[in-house]
Amino acid sequence: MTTKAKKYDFREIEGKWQKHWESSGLNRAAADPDPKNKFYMLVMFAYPSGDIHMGHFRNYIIGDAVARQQMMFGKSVLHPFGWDAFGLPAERAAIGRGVHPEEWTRQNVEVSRSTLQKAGISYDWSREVNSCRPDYYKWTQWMFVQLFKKSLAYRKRGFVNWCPEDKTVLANEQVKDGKCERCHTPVVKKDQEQWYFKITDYADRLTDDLDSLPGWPDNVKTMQKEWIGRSYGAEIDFVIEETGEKLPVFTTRPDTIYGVTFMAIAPEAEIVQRLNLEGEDKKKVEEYKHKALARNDIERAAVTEDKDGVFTGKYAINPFNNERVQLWVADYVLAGYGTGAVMAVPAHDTRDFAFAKKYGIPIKVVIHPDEKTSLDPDQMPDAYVDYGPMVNSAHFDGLSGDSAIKSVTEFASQKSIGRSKVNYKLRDWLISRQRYWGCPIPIIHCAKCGQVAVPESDLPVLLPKVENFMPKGRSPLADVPEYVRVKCPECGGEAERDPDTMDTFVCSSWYYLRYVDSANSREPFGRERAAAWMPIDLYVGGITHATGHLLYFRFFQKFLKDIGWAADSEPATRLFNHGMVMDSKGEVMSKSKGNVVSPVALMEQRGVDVTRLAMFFTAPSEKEVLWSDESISGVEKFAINKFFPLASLFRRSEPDLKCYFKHDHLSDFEWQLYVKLNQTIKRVSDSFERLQFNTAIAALMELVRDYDADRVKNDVFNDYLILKTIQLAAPMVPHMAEEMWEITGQADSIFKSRWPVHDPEAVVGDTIEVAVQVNGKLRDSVTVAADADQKAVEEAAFESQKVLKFTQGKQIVKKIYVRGRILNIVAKG
RNA sequence: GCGAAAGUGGCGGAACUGGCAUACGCGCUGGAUUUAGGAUCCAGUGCCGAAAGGCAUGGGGGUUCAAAUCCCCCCUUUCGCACCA
Repeated sequence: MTTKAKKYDFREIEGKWQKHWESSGLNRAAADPDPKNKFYMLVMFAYPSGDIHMGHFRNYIIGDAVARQQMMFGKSVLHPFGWDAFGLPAERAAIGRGVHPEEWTRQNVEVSRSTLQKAGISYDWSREVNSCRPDYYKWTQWMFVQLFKKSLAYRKRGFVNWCPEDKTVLANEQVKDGKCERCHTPVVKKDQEQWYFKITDYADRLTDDLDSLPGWPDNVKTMQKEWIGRSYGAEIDFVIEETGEKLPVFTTRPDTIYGVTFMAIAPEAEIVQRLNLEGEDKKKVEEYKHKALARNDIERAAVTEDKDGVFTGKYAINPFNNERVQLWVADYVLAGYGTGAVMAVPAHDTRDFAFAKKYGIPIKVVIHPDEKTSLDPDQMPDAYVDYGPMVNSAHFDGLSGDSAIKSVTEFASQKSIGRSKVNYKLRDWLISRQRYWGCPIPIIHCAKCGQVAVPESDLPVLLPKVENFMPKGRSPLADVPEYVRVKCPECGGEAERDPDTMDTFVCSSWYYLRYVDSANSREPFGRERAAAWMPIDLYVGGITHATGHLLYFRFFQKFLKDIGWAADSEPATRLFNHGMVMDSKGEVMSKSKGNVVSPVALMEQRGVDVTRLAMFFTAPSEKEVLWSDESISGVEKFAINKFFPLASLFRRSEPDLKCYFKHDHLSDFEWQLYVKLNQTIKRVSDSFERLQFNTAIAALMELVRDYDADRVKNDVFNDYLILKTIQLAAPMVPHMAEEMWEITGQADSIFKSRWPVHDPEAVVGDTIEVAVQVNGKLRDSVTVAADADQKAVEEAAFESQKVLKFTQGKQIVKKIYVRGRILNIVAKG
């Protein structure tokens, strides 16, 4: 070849095409797409904490490759981006450096946006949203008001998770291992009144609808199911002996009701106040309660075996047999689950067993492992927790398992001493925060009218600009009189604004709907537009949001459906969790460790496309990556020395990319190459479907390796092959591909061209190699015609000396032929 | 403790429903070329063995004509839940 390959000047090429895409509106999504031919590609809302790092970069190029391929499928693509801009880090930075959170956030957004633009990600920036701007949070407040109107936003007093470092309350989902998810400070319990969203009303749907999401990974679905924690059982009304007050308890094992030997109540449970405790008992219980509350969740969870508690001196009556049992307060009972009290059956529950042993409480066996085996309470090393026939249980004796549970429950409801009951681990979502940098809660507290929602015409409630937002345990807004003091919208009297702001997860629970109509000033979004674009076809993000954001946003979608704003019950049909990017030693990148690798320097030194390709090639998208710049060298050589020069080998014929070649129009070498091309189209397409870009690149490397311009005489085929190869790589290396596409004289953007479809007649060559095994061991392989039947393969096999060596003198027992792959000869003797 | 996922060359990783294990790349070895190169090109590269052949997908059993893939036990790693009655 004498043609001199055009030099690859990535700086020039990247700038040129980014400008071109911008001016031609390539990434601009249609206002009203055809719902049957749309693709909504979404990456998770980004917190602008500084510039983006390798982890973000990986996330966004995955989304970009998919979005660009979808363009090439001819779809209307929506691929938006925006900022989850409220939140603590902005406040921390502000406190630390004396910059206002708004300014700090604005600067970070600028920097990150320009990095993303530099990386050539195909976002439709005209739809960019920012949750800390009034034109966005107006509608977050609107969402709150809709929930409030349906009584799904409400205030409640109770023990809440309090982070002493951040000086704010947290939702259950934001406490990990008893620590604040953000700052890792152990949380403590505080008794406070806070705002909640009633997500528990949706617990059943949030669980059941997971089964309608085949495109979601099983681990996420399992985590959500466990988090919601639905369990079926019965509620049985015990009675406090002295006061006669009913004390219902939830149990999944009503079949052990006759084995109850004590009751245990959580220290925080309200009913403790109503036990009429006096003297020594009252003192002991108060002391214990203080001790329990002082322990944080980690300590409480750590005492797995050593359970403690105090006897209240009071008794409860088991409604099934009128037995009197001791009433204890114990902190192994959780206040927030069920009724905060449990019926303790030491013989059949490990925790109750440990507790009973410690305090010498009787153990009564009411379940036997089977008819023939009986248990001796004094000899039991631990509780027997499996099902078995009931004993010592009056007329229920002999029943076991599900039928026992059913009979006991039915009996309870007939006698009005209990009922069947479903319980959940999921708690309502605590959304109020005592922090400045968040979306104000649009509620006015009026002495006369109570909680009054700010009228929609008065939204947004603007976050006032204040100088001092140091957290001190109550909202900084509470100290801004001109903000707090307000007239009641209903009676016109003096009233006060709610000083709290919302959890930022509220902002990120509906942002995907704002994108469909981000400039709408009259509504949060147009319903028809939402109906046309929704659901999200692919949602890409980290696994960290499995039980937080991904639960909240499903909840919002369902709520919006219920009030007529959304058409689907689920927001996203497919979810993909990409792996994390760690440093080369396997440590999580973090600012405090100072090991954050930025893609910026790499993109500047080696080019955007090479950096993207290196990230794609290093591992499949779902796996974690230990990033090292050395990963680049292989793909860089491929991209610059092998792939890019293909454009210069173009011969200016005008191949019809919609056509397939026939065997007799090509030489043997060309036909082989044509088969390879079609195999590659198939492999790359399959790899894209699974988001396994590493194998897509490997396939392209093989194709380019096998291509030999000197041996391709047919110009049209030569050009056909080159164009298709460029197309296959385009979503991964968009600038390079676009440049090559132009060098070959194509008029329009490559992303307006159609993604290659493999020729079904040409994925198998004329001849195939069939492996021949004798007794399961590979002995030889034979080359036969592609359409050869078993007989022909056998004939060929038995001509092989290597095969004969192992079959001669032996009896052929059977022959198994797997078409086109393998022949296994089973020989005996 | 419970639950889930994973474990393949020196390394990153291939192998879609059981059907030629180690594709592709890095690294390494040898060679070519170059004033030189951390550039480029060619060849080799799982282990044992001179070869024939044998052995290899964390370890041990099993199912099958055939197992990285399915089943059982164990080990390791990662993630999730951590008293949910």
